[in-house]
Amino acid sequence: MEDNKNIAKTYDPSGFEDRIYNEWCEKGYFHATPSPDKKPYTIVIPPPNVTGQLHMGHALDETLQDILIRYKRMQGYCALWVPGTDHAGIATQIKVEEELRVKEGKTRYDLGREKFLERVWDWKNLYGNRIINQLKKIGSSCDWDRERFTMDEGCSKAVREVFVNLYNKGLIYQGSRIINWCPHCITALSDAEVEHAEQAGHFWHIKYQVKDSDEFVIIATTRPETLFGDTAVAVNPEDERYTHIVGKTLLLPLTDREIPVIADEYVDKEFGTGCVKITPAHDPNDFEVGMRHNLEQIKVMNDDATMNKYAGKYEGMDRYECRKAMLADLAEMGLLVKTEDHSHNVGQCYRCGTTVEPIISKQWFVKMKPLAEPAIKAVKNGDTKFVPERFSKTYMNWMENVFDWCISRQLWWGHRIPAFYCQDCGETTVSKEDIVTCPRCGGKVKQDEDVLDTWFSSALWPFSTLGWPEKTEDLDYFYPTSTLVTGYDIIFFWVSRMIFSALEHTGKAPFEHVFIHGLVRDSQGRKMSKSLGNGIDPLEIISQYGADALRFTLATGNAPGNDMRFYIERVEASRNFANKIWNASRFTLMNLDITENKLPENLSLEDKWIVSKYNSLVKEVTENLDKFELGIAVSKLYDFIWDSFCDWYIELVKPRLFDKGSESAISAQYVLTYVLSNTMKLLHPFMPFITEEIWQHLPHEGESIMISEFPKYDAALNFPEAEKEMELIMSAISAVRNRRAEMNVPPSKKAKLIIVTEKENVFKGGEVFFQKLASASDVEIAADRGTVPANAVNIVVEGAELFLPLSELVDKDKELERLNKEKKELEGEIKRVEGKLSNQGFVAKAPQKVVDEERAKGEKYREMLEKVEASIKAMENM
RNA sequence: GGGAGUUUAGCUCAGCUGGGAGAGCGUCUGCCUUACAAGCAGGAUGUCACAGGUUCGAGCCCUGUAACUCCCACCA
Repeated sequence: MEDNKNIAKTYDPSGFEDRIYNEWCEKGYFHATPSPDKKPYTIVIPPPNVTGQLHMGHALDETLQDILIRYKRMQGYCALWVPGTDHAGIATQIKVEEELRVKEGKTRYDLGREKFLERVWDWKNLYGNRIINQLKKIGSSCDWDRERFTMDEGCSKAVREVFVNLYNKGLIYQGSRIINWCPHCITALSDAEVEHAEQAGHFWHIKYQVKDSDEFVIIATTRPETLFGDTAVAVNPEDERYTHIVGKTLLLPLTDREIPVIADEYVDKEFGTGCVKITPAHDPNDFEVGMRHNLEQIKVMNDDATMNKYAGKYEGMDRYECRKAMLADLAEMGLLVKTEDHSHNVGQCYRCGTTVEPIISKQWFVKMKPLAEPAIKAVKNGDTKFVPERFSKTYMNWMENVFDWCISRQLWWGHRIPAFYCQDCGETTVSKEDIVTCPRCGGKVKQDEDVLDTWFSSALWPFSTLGWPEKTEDLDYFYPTSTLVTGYDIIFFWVSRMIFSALEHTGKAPFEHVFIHGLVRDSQGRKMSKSLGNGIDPLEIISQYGADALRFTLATGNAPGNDMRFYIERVEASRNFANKIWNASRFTLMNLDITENKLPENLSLEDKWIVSKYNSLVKEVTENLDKFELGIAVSKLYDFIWDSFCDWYIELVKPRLFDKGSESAISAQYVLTYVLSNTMKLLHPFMPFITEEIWQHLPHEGESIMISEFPKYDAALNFPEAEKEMELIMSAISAVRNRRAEMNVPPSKKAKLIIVTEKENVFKGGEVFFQKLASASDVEIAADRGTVPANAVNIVVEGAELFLPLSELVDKDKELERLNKEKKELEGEIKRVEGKLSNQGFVAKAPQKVVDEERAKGEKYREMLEKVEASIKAMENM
């Protein structure tokens, strides 16, 4: 280490953050080795997608995790933070396809599956590494030796194991059902991957003629183009308007098909015309109705949402083009009777925003009911606890109403579905290992072309990363994990699926706590997004202000689960705080002759005060970290460091320190060192770099602050009397400063200060502070007012009366005005206290402590009032 | 149609199990005081959304109202 006393004048994080991070890495502090005499504390990272780079939301997520991990590590836990990235099926594939299109004008089909996947792996290597480096910049203390990827060998093995197990239990099945289809991504989507948005649309009323009759029924639809897939019109069986036509046949317009009128409870008599066209292949409800009535399912669109042959002359048109054209035709034929405005919810692909098409399709599904049940129980009985608690409601709500999960995707990037179809006998074989021949007939097999939903593999993350399905030492020691830190936006996607997967495959809930945070928004409260261009790059902030400032900003002023606004002024404030710490440390180091870090034998009043305050801080920080109240913990640290330590303690001990070589100077150095270095430990989880840098310069034991012991509350360091006394002195000093400011006494002007008090000991102890901090050149402690000059300015504080003989500055009328104002205020206070105390209910029912406090206050105010009244009298007699 | 959240100083937000309203930024005044002007000292600013209720006592608990936000939901 360089010369201890010579650290830079201004905080410059770029000078040491990278160096320190590399040292930690090289020393292997991030690596966790299972140890029987330590308790494990495990976090698995929510793996960022390898689609691009980290945004502010990641920065928040990683910061919170790192705070917890560092805290637990310092507390002596075997703390493991498993890092990794997610292959992010659709998202990544879209990116690579986009790049391919822009750079080479090709599609994935031009390359073919194999070549295309090579490109995606190149992409993954490039961006995966970039993300890892960004994580490091933030200071994340992940165990890099255990870095994982959702498509690496181990995870792939886990995926296969799970798929086969679930299939064998009948919990994975293949079926033709209505799924959400994205015509742009050309793949099925799960319900969770569809976002609903209110859209202005229309309600078209179309006439269907009753066969062999002049009668018509009018159906109302928002999707006229699905008409070609209609296989019935349904009415409510109770609807008397239509009873007579149930069972009759209708002529389906624009086609030569005939469809029946059926009666089904599903139809709401009050809504629309009470007649519903039934299109089993394009609507989930109609699908159900179709099943009940044994209706044909006619799919009228291709995978890209163009119309197929069933649309007759409209074949080949896009669905919306077709809609326009057919409506025009219907209008011409007089079959379009009404067009109403109608706004309704439309599903959109969460990746590309394209309106999804509900469509019947053969896909793989996970049967959810049997899996959801234990997952509900695990949260109900507290095996997994959400923080804040309210999010368990969100979770329950979803879990209790969950539908089967569509897990197949018509993509290339992902885990290939391990199902093999025999070309000869048609047998489907699901297998952990790849097979080439049919186990039944020996014929040639072909693997399913589709891949699994990304979330299928992320659902296994807490245990697949620890070695499952192998029975590894890691799995045994670190699993179940301790805390999952993530945003509320992926509770359904991810958290819930990890919970039921873990319970099913490991028999244990995957984590004890789910610590939920909110979204990082821009300064106007909008979501940060590419399209708005309002995103702020965390790396940009780090290079400008340092990782510590960014982390501090993200950890401060935010309650769990709430969104936060991010703006640069907050980062500046954090940087200023870092600078404050830097300079307080610089000051301490400049005045240091000692080489040991311990408390001195004899503590002065202010020493006891700061040590006692520090001790309470330890308690508060620890308690709040244990409650996941990171924002509160860090603000306590801020207040202590800035207000107590810098603004008061350092100022108070300056006279001692400047008395070079004295015993008092040395003991002050010990206290400064002790309090500062331990405070750095408390702050280390939040601001790892600056705290390490400072701790290294201060006298210390051990190699690094990050593996030092987190401070513990120590009852022996509690000095309540000293705190009380210091508070009297501090408020007296503030009062003097205040009076001087009001009277416009130049700061350079020293004055005499006479303190009249019965508590001579207290104020005598603070005499030197009064001299220095209250700009007094001479302080006299007196037992009575005998020595006070007639026209001195008087200040009444608790326990004393202070006089400033600044006769030349005194304006008698003004002074009287001020004194009368004070008198009035005190009378008000006394009235309030007496009101309370004369209330029988209060005295009888309030806790004794509260009542005593009120009594004490009353006494204090009465005492002060007496003094103020005396001063008024004295002033008037002048 | 369900569910959740928010409403506190000009702005952004804290306020733990009910016991005299807080921070940062901004603003005003005075200071380049030998750690820090990214600073120091001092000041101003609040019917804690509204209305009831419980309580000796409510920003906090209960009921209702309003505004905003978000999530979930198969009304064609």
